[in-house]
Amino acid sequence: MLPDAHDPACPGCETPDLAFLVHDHATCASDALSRAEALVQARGLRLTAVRKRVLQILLESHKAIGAYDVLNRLAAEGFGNQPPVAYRALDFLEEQGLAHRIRRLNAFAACMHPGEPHAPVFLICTGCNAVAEAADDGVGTAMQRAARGLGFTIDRATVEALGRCPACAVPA
Amino acid sequence: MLPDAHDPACPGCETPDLAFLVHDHATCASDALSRAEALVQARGLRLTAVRKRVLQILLESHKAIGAYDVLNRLAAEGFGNQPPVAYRALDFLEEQGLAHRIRRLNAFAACMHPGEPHAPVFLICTGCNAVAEAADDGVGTAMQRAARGLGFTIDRATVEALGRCPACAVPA
DNA sequence: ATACAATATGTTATACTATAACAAGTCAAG
DNA sequence: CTTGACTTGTTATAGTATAACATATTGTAT
Repeated sequence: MLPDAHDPACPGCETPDLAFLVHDHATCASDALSRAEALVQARGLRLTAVRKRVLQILLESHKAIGAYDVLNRLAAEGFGNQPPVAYRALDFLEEQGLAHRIRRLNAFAACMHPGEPHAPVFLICTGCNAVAEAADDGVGTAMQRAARGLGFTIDRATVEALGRCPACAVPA
Repeated sequence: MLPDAHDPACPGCETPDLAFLVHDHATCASDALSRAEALVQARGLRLTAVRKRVLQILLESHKAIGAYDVLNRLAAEGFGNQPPVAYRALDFLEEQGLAHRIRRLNAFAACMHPGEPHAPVFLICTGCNAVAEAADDGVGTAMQRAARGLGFTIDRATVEALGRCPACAVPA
């Protein structure tokens, strides 16, 4: 199956900087799933049917998906149809670094770099709703510097930008 | 990059942000309110009773406040008691740069630097729930750099860190 | 002054997001 | 084959946010 030409490509399949470029999404998704399974296995945890299915759903596109959208998909496939079913799976995936919560959208996206510790910078396209996970590129360092000036110790951060991906760029 | 060393909105603003420090908060708040009134006036808009009261409520502390907490306060004072009353005032304040939405907390905080265009970095203390508005200090630049690598154009960003303020720092 | 247009507020209703608490099922280890 | 840990299902409710329309207020032009 070829990727939809209008669907943003897979950020981070090979190099992180390939985000928003069209390429083979089927491979991108199945690779991410394989890595996720290996990671969970290595940690002595279980990627159960619900969890795996939720990750697959998130991996279908590079858009963020709301918990209730995930839930509707699950319910249609015979899983439970109550919110905790979706939230628990999503929480598990997030705790394991296999998915990210996009707070700006109250939604979730599959992690494109499972297993590699990273402080993601999310780029959210207001044109196509795609979410790319950019390399930190000094953002974390700059935040630490800003925080240190106030004597503040950062535990974790949310960094999300709204804007336009190359395909959706507004002509000047 | 430190903020303006002579910010008239807050006496003692040689310190970047007072949220985590003991300070003369009555003056801090009333100055911010005066500044807000002047700004709104200058823009030909109106800081109506509800809007002013909401800003005062936000200015009571450096903590973020949920829309429904604001609403309860308003209702107790004879304003409308339905959600849009609070949300509309909060939206107005946010649009005018007089308040910020803290997405991590689904809550709002008064802007401590009204009128000065800034890309705030919020530092949220998990000990005392105070929210400080740190100077950008290169975060925006780093984000632009990260985005440019993917051909992404940033319109606006959410940058929020969870951690510990000096007073709540966990001893090592 | 008065009527008008623009803005703001009040109100009803509903949609969307998220979690607590407990019951029932599953699985691996002993 | 039972125990104990974990996972899922289910009920119920809490928390966050907006659409749509009615009423009131304000500033302005006549």
